[in-house]
Amino acid sequence: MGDRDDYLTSIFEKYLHAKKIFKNKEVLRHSYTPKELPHRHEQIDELAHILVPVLRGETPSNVFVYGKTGTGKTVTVKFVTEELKKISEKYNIPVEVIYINCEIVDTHYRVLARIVNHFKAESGVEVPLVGWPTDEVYAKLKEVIDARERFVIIVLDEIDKLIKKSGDDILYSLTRINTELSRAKVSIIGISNDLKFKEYLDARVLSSLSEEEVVFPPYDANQLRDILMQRAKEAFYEGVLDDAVVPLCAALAAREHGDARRALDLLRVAGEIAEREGASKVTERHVWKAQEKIEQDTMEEVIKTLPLHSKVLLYAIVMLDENGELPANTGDVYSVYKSLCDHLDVEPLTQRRVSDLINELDMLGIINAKVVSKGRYGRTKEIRLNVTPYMVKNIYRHDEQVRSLLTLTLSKQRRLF
DNA sequence: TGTCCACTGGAAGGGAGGGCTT
DNA sequence: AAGCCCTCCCTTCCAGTGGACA
Repeated sequence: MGDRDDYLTSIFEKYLHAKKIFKNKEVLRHSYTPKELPHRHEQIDELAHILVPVLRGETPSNVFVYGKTGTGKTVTVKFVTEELKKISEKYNIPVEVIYINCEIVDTHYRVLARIVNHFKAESGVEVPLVGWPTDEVYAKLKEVIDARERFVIIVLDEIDKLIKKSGDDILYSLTRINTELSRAKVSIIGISNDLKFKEYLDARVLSSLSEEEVVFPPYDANQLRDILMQRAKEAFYEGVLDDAVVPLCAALAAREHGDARRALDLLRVAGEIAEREGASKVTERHVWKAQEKIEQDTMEEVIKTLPLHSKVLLYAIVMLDENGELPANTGDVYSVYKSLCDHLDVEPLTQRRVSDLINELDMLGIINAKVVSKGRYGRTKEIRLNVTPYMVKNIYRHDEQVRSLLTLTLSKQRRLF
């Protein structure tokens, strides 16, 4: 018994006595709203300026907020609306803020239902997840909102997702709702990271939604550094962060279109790696490791969710790579692909289609495909693998659909043809 | 200089699946 | 339930092409 106990004690003690790195990891999560938002004063001011009519009892304009991912749109809007709620209480003006993430709540019906249910405590009305006719939910919504005098601010985050999926009629009804209400006033804040989606909108909806626009430019490396510094102070114990760590995270994230989310991820993962190693300090080396891990994780996720034929195609390239036959051209890859399909008992796609799939894999960064002319020997793509065969195989090992490919070798496949 | 390879990538259209209306 | 439209994935067809080679 003693041996086992010793063992258990030691594995836990190793962690118990390891120096603690994180004081409060929550601070580094995307969902965390800090008390201060560095380098967003301008946007905060603009939003405050747009919303201030509320305090004078006037309806504020609708706002359209856009900027790339990780530029602080959501966090800033949440921050400003929260401040507005606080201050309006002081002035005794009732304000309701309803935040809806349209990536999750992604249909006309669900958005309306969500708004109605926001008031269920006071109205006693609850709309079920499915079942009611949409126009009935809309009627209920008007009734519930209009129950008393107040301002209702509806924040539609990732609004482009909603429009792409369900069209813009919901915006049409929401932007016109004020004409049908007698007591309450509604304003909409739409948040999007895709500027192009405005093209899909009906002109009337667009003009009404973007009465005001607030733009969030990407952060540069210096700004990211400030953001990280502020969070790092709360997230880590004093002295655990090497001086170079924050600037490096900032620089790496700045390279990726100034994404603060990425910067925070880097810092958090670097900390986690250091913690697991039992290191007493987070160093530059941990950041590089974190960068690698994040990149690998996203790549694995991409490969995991590839459609079947792309997976088979990728495996054809992996096999060629292991046989030292890369770069290969489209024809070579296609014939291996066909034999793999045969093995899986799947109808192969045409070469034309596979050519497009090759381009898709290239765009995803899984492979490199370059069009080259080999003169007398035609024009084709030169295809190279951009990930390790080991990684692909590891993923496929847990994939029912393609697992059986792992047992194959190129020479055996070739003999079959 | 022209030929010709091994494709590329555009165009058109088929058909399955989903959502909406009737 | 039926009809319709739209989108996505795919096939078929084909004109076009950069450059090694005769």
